[in-house]
Amino acid sequence: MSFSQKILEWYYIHKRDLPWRSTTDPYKIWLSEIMLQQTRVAQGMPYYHKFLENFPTVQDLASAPEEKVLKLWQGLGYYSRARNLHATAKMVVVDYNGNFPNTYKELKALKGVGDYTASAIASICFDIPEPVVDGNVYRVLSRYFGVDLPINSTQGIKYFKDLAREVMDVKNIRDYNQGIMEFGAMQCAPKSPNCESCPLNTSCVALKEIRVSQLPVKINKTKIRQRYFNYLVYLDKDNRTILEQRQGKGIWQNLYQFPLLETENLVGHKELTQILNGNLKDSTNKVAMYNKEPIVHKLSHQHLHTRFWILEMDELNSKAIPWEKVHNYPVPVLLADFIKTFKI
DNA sequence: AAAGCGGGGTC
DNA sequence: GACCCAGCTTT
Repeated sequence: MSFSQKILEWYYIHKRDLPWRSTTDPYKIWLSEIMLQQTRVAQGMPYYHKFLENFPTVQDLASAPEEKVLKLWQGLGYYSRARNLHATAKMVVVDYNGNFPNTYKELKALKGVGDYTASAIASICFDIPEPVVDGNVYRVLSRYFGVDLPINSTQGIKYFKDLAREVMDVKNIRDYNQGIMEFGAMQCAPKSPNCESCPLNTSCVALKEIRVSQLPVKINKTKIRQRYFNYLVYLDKDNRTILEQRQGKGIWQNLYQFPLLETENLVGHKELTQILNGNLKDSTNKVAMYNKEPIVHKLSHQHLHTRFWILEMDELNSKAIPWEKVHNYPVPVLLADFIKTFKI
């Protein structure tokens, strides 16, 4: 039996019943695929339901304010996905009259849709024989065929895409593509896969050569930047505070936060007030350190050593917002956790 | 080709 | 701690 037939047989027995598996609606498939980029099914699932409730159609999503999209996305990470999701919804409504394009090329031209996602939508929605290559597929193919080309090198990416195309089942691309991904997630797991019960264990090169734990090969060395954040939580006598929207290129683009003072190192009360002194308003009554032990918020390539400072004010300008409204704004998890625990 | 981009689960 | 997750975009 061929590789693809074994995958399909395994899939029909072991497939999970996931909500996006019972539809070929491009809107729902696209939504699920964007959400699941670099994200586990369990983490993305509640967001998928939440988005469909709030935005039943692509028109609903397109006509929503970006702030609402970001708020619903809050906690899922990689927020460019939410911004691109919104932009693509508008493009589909305006340029495609509300109907998603049905070719790989047009799909890939949509914002936030790369090679993987275009292939996934094309195959699942339109039965186009285009192989998907995600993290699961890299793992399955590299092990089964014993390929040690780095999966994140230019050569490796092309090699595995070509290999995936050779071994795919063009007659049943929908199930095959989802099957090989599911197989990678459930059976050919990253750590201690269950090779004993694997239907491919008689022909798997990595198993035969005892290289399962060494494949796939990945070259990466993301060095982590240490940053020191001081969030200035202003509070006036009416319990109003200041929130700003993050601008520019870095993390958390377009999300909201308290005014941020970033320093080169951890600073104490004295240094902070010295730095602030030039800008400190006369109406500042008290500056209090909220957390003595800095909170270390860990991102993929940054560790954010964070202190919150409470600045009691006589008055704030007219842009101040009541504390009860703070929870309406999209904020990073770091701030959401603080807001949750902080009692006025 | 390499870096930047979140947050959470698992071992 | 290290690694990974239905990757994409920018530099």
